[in-house]
Amino acid sequence: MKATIYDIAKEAGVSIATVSKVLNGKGKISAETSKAIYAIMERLNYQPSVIATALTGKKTYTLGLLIPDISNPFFSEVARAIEDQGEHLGYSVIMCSTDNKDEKVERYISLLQQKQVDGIIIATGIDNKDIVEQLLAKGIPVVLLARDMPLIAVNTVVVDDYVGGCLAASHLIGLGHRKLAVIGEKDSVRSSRERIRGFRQTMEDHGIALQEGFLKTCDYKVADGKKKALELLQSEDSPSAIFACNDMLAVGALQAARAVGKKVPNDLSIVSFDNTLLSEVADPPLTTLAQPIEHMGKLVVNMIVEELHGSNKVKQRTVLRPELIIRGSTAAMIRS
Amino acid sequence: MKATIYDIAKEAGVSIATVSKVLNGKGKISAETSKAIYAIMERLNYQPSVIATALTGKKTYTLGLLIPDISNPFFSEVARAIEDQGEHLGYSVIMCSTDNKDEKVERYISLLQQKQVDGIIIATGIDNKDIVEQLLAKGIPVVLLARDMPLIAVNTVVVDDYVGGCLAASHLIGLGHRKLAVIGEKDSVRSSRERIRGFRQTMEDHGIALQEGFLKTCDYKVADGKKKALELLQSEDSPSAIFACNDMLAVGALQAARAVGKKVPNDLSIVSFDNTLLSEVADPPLTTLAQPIEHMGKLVVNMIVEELHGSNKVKQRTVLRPELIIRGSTAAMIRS
DNA sequence: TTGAAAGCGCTACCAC
DNA sequence: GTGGTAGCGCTTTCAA
Repeated sequence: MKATIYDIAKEAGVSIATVSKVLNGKGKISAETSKAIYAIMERLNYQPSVIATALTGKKTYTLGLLIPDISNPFFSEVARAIEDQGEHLGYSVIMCSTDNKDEKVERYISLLQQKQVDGIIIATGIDNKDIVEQLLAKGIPVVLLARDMPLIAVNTVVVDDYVGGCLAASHLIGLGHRKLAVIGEKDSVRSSRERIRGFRQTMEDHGIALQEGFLKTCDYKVADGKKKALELLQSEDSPSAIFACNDMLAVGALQAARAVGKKVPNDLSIVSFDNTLLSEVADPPLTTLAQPIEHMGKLVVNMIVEELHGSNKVKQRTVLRPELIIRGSTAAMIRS
Repeated sequence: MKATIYDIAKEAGVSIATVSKVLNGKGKISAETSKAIYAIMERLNYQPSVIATALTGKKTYTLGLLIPDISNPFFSEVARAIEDQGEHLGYSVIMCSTDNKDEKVERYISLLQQKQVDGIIIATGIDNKDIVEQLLAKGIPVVLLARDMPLIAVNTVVVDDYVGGCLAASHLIGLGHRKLAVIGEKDSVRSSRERIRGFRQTMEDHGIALQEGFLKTCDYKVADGKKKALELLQSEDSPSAIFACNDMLAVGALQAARAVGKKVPNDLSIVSFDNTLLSEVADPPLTTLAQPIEHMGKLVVNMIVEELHGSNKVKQRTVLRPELIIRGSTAAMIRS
């Protein structure tokens, strides 16, 4: 069987209390005892049981990560960033793909509580704010990532979606485009809504109105984007540029353009959002608003860990600025 | 505080033993007591502590998943499949991205043991077989996924890489190609090696030799594939078809072709392996050997759970057949 | 059908 | 400096 603290104690001829102390660097222990105990632990290949430690009211060193779908590139990149920082600070992470279904969210949250995770990172859409509030009420550290609920006092890390939308519009307008269309996620997705709001506002600031019918919303997958882009491109009065609210939708738009024989970027410019692997891999590579994914991951686990340590009492909302990465999917409007 | 078994017992006027029994459906408990206790648990919103249960020598209902990198589409899709089946059977999964570094593998494995996970799914490259053998020796259920170590008695789920390579070659040869090149992962990656072996064998069966210099190996990323493909395409005697051992490499090859002005599939055919999101999203979409990812995920967690239950004593190695999905990256050789 | 009590491996408080 | 011991929340004999 695995060695326990008793085995170590017996072997060293001391009490388990002493072993526990050297293990945690607490109390006063003579250097010799300490050294001897370490040696024995090494020899017996002793590994303290996180389970037992946790039961004693301490931490499990485990975090829960709620995301819509780990197989979606944006979220798998986010997950990687979180995992890395978690590992760095000694935490492991349990992944929970919710498909944005409140029912799955609730199931997973209940599970995570039973497992006594030290904190929960929520990067999934949640319709029911009560879910988060209940967690908070129970004193379970929660951080929202890439989603926010301004009315709730909870730590949050988001990218400035509104500004992202503005930047997308500025870029396109700067290139001479006037007939701009938008493909976003359905209206319930706040981030998408904000991106669109920024986009539209900037258009208006330039005296351009977002045409009736040039705003399409749908689910977040490639196929959805393709379908909506097709609608846009097949109408007789079609846009010269499209702002797609994420990389998957943009790839869909790319496919649609190809399907109707339009060249990107010459016949059609596309601006995307996220800067996942997809935007590099697409042909042409996508001009996109980069979310600082790694930084977001770091921040979010730092926040949750600080909350665990009792520091950082005041709730904060960190807004990161997206950065426009210009690649090959946008070009100056050719005067006709 | 959270309700414990004591709270329930007190409230119901019974002992904790009784509560424990109804909780686990063990022993004989009168229907009434049982019903009453359920009611109270409901009312107090009682959730048994997995931690405490685990300490009593039971299971943690947690699995460890070792993969090279969760942000790699193939593995994020695998992870999703595993998560789903895990959830279905009541297990959560801790993700561990190892970057194929034995050092990280060891760190994670040690961590998983401290957390007393019920089993470990290994889908990452491991140079040191001892690591797996030690796990096995400790009686920790292990299943290998997409990697194998034939010499070790361990449950394994793999795709038939050799056959995949054969199918790729047959397809290309059937299209009239004779000058075939291969881009694979470095030789230490067994799956890639097997794919190449199958490919080469099939070529030879058709009386074609794999030309000197037409076999390139590298890391697994897009940039690596592009670089090697460029070398291939820029030599004066360049191949008419490339077999890339995974989707990322294939995308790299696609980029290289574009860079040198070759049209895929007319000037160059590309066959890929994996059938991840990338192969659908690429332009043209990739002809690829599909790994039955969902099925693999299901199988692998079923295997580990069966092992936990003590059934399934005999070790097995399940080999799944990859399926050729023909998309737009391959075309018949144009006679010149 | 139910309950008392002995652990599971570890921490923390209080003595010595 | 070191050790005794009471839990943490739950499972599991063994008795009643």
